Amino acid sequence: MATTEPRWLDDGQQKTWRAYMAASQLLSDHIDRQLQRDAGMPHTYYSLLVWLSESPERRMRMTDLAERSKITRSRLSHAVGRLEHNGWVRREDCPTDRRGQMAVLTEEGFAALAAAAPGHVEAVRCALFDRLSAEQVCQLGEIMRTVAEGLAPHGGADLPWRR
Amino acid sequence: MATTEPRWLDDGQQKTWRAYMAASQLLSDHIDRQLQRDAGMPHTYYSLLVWLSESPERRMRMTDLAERSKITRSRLSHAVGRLEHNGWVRREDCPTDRRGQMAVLTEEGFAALAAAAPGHVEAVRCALFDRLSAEQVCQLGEIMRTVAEGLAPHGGADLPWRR
DNA sequence: CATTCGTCATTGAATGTTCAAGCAGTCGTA
DNA sequence: TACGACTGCTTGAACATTCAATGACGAATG
Repeated sequence: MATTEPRWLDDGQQKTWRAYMAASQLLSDHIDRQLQRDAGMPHTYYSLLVWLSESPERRMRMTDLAERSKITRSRLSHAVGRLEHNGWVRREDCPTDRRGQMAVLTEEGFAALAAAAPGHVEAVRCALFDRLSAEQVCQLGEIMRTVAEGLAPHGGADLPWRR
Repeated sequence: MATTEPRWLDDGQQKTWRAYMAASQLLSDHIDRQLQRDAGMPHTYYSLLVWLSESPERRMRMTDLAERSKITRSRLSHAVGRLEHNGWVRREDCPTDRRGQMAVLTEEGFAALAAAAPGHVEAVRCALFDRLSAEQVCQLGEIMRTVAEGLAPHGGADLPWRR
């Protein structure tokens, strides 16, 4: 029996996919470089601080933080290890589950975030929002929400716009 | 003199940015995992093989390949080192510039690519194109082209849709 | 309560990426 | 030709990420 011919991408899809690959690579490099230079951390780490800063008491369970950030628990462990080393996050035992750990944003961490935020926002705006029409921003949001929901493990229940 | 207040993102931009971050993270993880599992290489490396396979004589100057792929020359050197180790790419001296190196796709490399392609396309399709309308695919393409052109170093002269 | 299974989080090794430094060759210019 | 500046590519070390294995605890079951 012959294996079925794969459904290749048509021309428009191909062009869109290549544009997406180029743009997402360029964008993440651009953002990472800006943050590394001005704040001494990669974008992933910056995002962790943002989530913590928006959470009640500036703390979150490791697993929750990993889910929100779309990263593995392992990666989060390493990352928090580094942030703890920097004095920006501290670990505390979870009061209700002795297996659990809370990641807590320190004052220094909050300060580092506050210092980094303006430059970061400016970079995002320059690279993305200043170049798109209001309509395109809507379209992009809709598209990305759809994609994220399709790939999210828990039916997307943990996605940011569902909070 | 007061530093000027940063122009924060408005609510719609904020939501779009978070959706973008979630989706791009999930998507690249998804694609990377699929390729790592089924083809033994990350997506970046797969893309290198694709570019080579589409190039005349299946070869490209290192710098050109780096520019097309939107990665640094350093990263490319390491990557090609690994691909060469796998027997998928070989290096040759450039005939016209003695500083230069050509990365050449081997038969084994072409075979590895051919074997990996169907599964990869299927993954991209499932994650992205099967979930978007034809109109959204156009919109996404337009948006991503705009972003890439804004961030490309050479005025975007090396972007895929400009070939 | 004892067993078993699942969850929370971490670890170390292997792999990939970045950054700054370095070597060799080319180009422009006097 | 000689010089200095620039380009092409590589290297090693520091850093980040993945993967599989592990220990500790919780929850369900008998």
